Amino acid sequence: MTKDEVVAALEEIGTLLQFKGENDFRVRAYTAGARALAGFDGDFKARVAAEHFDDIRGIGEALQLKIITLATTGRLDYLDELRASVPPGLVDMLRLPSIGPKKVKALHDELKIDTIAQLKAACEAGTVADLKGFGKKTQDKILEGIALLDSFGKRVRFDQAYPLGMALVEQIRLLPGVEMVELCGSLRRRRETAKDLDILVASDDAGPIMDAFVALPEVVTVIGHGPTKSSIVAKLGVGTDAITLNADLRVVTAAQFPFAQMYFTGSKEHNIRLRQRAIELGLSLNEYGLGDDAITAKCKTEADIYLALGMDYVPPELREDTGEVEAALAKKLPKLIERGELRGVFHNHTTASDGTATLEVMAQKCLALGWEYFGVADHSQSLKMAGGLSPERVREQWAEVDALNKKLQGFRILKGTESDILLDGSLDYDDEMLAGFDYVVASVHTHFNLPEAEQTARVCKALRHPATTMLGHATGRLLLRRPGYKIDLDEVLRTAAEHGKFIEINAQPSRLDLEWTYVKRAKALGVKLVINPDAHSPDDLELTPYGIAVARRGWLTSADVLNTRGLDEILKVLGR
DNA sequence: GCCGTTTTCGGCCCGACTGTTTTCAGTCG
Repeated sequence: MTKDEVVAALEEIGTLLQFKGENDFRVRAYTAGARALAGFDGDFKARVAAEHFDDIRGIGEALQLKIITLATTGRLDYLDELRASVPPGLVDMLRLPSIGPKKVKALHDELKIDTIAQLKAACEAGTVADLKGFGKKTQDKILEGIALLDSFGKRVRFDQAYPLGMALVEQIRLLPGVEMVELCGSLRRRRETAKDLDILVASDDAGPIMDAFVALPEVVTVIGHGPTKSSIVAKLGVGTDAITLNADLRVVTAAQFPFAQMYFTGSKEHNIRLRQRAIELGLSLNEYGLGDDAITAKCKTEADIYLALGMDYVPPELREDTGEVEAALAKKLPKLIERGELRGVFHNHTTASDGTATLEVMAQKCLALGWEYFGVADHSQSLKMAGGLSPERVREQWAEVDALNKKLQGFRILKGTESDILLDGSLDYDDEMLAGFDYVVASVHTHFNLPEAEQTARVCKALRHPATTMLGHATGRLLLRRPGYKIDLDEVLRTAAEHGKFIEINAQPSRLDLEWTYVKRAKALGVKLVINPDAHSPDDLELTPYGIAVARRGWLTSADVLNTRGLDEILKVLGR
């Protein structure tokens, strides 16, 4: 099993144990262990071979053994037995809002309900309302939840969730009595996808704000409406998609705001570590303050709170409990790359292949963005569907580039290609033509279903080719739509390190591939990354902030990213 | 099941809200 599959298996054990009436702390140990393993940025295969995981916080002897068994044999008796003893429909029911493991267990034990379909029938018959601990309202809520199952409770891409969140925030900002408002939660941490929206307001009069919030035009359903916290389901058209998300609003005082901001930004795991740190210092931390009133009053910003805990400020993107707490205590957090530090991009398309704009229009857009170079990397000859360039058309494009470069003073178009990695791992032009490019982005576009070992060998072979500069979209995943192809990324990253090749962070919000956990791993191995928009239009050139967010989540500084370099240095690196 | 500058047992982050209760359990984040 891959690391991700082992993580999923541990999570599943945690979920299944809840139905067994198992001790909550034991359940949490599995969830926490899964999370710890997910955040582990070392060489998983080497650890499996060495049978050593229990140095990772949250993983002890028992989980270590289960991880090794899962990784080496692909299965685990303990998990199989759990699966056999819990009807699969029970796990499905957890997706319903306000339904948790205890209620599911009660439904199963008392009414023999094993599936959502049976639950729906029982609610309609009215038998659920008679159950101890349930009632008419709970029964109605379950029915409503079942009706909304298809559109609600699913994760949404960042670029789709953010506009919905900001639409709500901008309306709240205009309400009387609102001193501050911020979108917190996973969106503030810049996770690739979001499950809900967390909006925080500072005000002395929460009531009217609550009332206005649950009446906003985007509201589909009101889930909760309390004095300082309300929950809704909100819906907004974003592009051609209708985006539906749960949104929570919390109102605190201005003095509480930084504490609440920290709390609602999360992650939950990061918060737990901060609270434990506070306890070590003899203090207690919650969303309203730290220790006594005097200490609380001194903290005007999140940075002040971290300082009071003896830590450096931790940027939201790093708050995942993957080592940032230790680094902040040791004052060893990296200075993360910022938006605006990019000085050009390498992976872009024009009308020559499947782009919508000409070379000149794309270059002018880069110039307008303040960049020093534009790398054109149209598709290569074998990708006929996307208008891949024959050798003759490559030479025509080179002539066009030369002409434009004479015209565009102080700016440079770089001659690149997005060469397909062919089935046997070779590149898509002969060596003579490859040598004529300023750089080569090598990418997989075909044969996604190869076995992992073959896919890995194929990509590593392409990386070893002397003409290859960088690897494009490393796994080919499409967020929430298509998993990446099976590949041993550790091996790919090691090969890149060994041969001095760059790995792309694809800034398309539907890709964001290389995933941030592997970005961190790449950095640890000494691999440099490149943030590319994979632009097919001038507007796409403005997608780079999504890639910057991934880079920041992967702990990258500007020195870790190739395209923070100016043109002169780039030409040196490329040997031109 | 994990963990340890009160360490091998006895804790484990903590508060808001809802619905079903009559003082609180379950869910959620």
